[in-house]
Amino acid sequence: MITTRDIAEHLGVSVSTVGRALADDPRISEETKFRVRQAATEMGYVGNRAARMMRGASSNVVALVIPDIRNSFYSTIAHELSKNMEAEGYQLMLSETDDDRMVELRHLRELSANRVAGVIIVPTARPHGESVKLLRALPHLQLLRRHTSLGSQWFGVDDHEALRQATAHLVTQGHTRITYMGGPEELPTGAERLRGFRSALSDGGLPDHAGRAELGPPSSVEHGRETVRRLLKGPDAPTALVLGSIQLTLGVLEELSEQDVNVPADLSVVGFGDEPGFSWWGPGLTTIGLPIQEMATGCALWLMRRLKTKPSNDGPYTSLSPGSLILRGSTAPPGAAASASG
Amino acid sequence: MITTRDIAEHLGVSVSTVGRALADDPRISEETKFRVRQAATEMGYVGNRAARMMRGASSNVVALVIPDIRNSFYSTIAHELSKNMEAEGYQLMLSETDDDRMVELRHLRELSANRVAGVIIVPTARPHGESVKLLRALPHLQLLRRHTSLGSQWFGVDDHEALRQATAHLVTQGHTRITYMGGPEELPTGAERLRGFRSALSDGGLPDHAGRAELGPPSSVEHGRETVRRLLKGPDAPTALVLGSIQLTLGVLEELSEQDVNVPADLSVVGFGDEPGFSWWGPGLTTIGLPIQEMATGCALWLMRRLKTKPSNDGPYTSLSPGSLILRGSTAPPGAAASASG
DNA sequence: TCCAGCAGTGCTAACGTTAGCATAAGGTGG
DNA sequence: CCACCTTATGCTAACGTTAGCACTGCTGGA
Repeated sequence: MITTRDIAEHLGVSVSTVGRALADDPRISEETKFRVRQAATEMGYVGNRAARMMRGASSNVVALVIPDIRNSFYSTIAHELSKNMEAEGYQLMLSETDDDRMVELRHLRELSANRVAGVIIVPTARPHGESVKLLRALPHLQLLRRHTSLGSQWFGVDDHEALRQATAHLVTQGHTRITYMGGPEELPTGAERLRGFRSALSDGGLPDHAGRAELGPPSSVEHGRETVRRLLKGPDAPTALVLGSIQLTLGVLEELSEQDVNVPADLSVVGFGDEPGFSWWGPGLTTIGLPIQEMATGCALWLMRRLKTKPSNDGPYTSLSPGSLILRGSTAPPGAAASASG
Repeated sequence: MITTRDIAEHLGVSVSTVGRALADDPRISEETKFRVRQAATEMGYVGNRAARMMRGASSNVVALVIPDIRNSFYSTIAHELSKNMEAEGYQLMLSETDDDRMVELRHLRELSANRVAGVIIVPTARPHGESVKLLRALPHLQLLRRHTSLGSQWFGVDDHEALRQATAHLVTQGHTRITYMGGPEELPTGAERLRGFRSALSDGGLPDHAGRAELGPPSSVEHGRETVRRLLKGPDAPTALVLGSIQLTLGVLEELSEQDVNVPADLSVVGFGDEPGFSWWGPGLTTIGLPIQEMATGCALWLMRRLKTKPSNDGPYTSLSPGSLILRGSTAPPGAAASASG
């Protein structure tokens, strides 16, 4: 690897001169700068950021710590971050936790050792104590899920309101046997969504047993399939389904398609997220749309500013984006005549 | 930030001792090791990889350079790589090029400056000369697209055979007006897929004008919609469509759903890739399935081995994975009676 | 004539870690 | 009692870059 020293020896100048010429220092003559730059290009010099960092410069790497990049929420976020950061000269490091706190810890250890400039994290349900320590030592912000003990900045969507709205829509249509399928209460998002579901039920004056909650692994398509299969076979099958995760929605849609369930006549469905296939599924899937892209952009901008300016610790910041119900054809009053047509 | 020196001073030993204790050097007594490790944990010491790299250690970062992480091919690849590399202690850097060679160049410059251990790249159509130079100086391999002037290892799928097979299926059913929609010929994958399409036509004894090719931006959903809209309106609309990219397929499916085109009676469609919604689209989408996951795993393993062992430059290696046609309901002989049913 | 000031460049130390060599203490055999 | 080995640790240099300070000529004013 070519170093500034190689260039210096080649030109018969000192390393300082080379360093300054490359940094466009005004004290260096234009002629020298020209010769240095030319030599650098010819010799294929590429600066060594590790050495720079030793001299106190910060790295230009920001890490994104998420459960699984295949989830379109997260790939959208990664894309949005990457795009915004590239413009500022930052690179994106990707760490997948698979919702395993030990994997999350291992990643945070590596990221800390690599002295990343900042971290954007969707924390696991209950992060390891060391993870919390490591995060506290870094500029970071939380995304979607909020682990309160971190006490740091958070960007997320209004999960409570989104599920309340979706459930209220079904209650208004007269459903009295509604099942919510979502992630575990341990996850901040899971807890919020469940609360939103429950509060819509009580707002609608429905008794407790009107709503059932099926909680489980939120990122398992297969779990969605199995659960809905079980629900349909059960004695008091629901007339409406509200979903609390993309993967569960995908599983449910696959299963309902295969079993040729009559939606919305026999079952109303409100999905989560808005994937490409949702619009052409059966009668069109009514679903909870979330402004993931806007949220990711906001969070990228926030972090970029935070990294460029000094600490500026003006207390924890919270940005809550509202969701919106996208109405299509998969919901109708219970027992309505089959309305599906060519 | 705590350094080995801080620990050394705290314990009244030398930095060498601390360094060796943390590296589990057999020359250090167990008692000292214990004290050092305890102090390190208490003081929250995190090793500085930048400093290590200065001493010749290689980084533990591998970069993935792709057009767009939102494309499920690439997010699958990223996931597979991340998973395999995490097990070996490597971290994944994500660089999106948006198929822009200048963005690609900027990323490669940054990656080189950061001294990444290796690069896995899906090159743009015509990489910049400097990009080629930078790549040559790094352990790297190409994925999906093969830029031959790099002369390096390549992992990909048999695009030619995949399209040949898909097109042959339509030819066998008697179609004589088939349109292929895909990426530009500049892209290695685009050229291969087009060749596959053409060779199926000539194998089937069809005249040149039987097949039409609509080439354009492969990652634009909107372009897919527009193109199919135009084709359907045209004077000699095709009776069958073969697609050469996921995004185009998504656009086409959306448009055909909205326009209520009768598939396969009025139009047969063979998609590209196998997204969740493809199975429940209309009569079920017949599509070209590609073993992306297996390919990504193979390429992760190859790079891991390459990084752990010495150069081992036993010539360029090529791994070609076959695709397979997934038959569903979206293809039928032209003009067949509508067979779609509840 | 001499010194101040300036432009342009060189020297050196420092960042945190590691590896080679040196050192110190304690034990063993001759 | 000394040479020698072993065990445990210390000292120092080096990695590539940058910043502070020092230096060398040269110009211009006193």
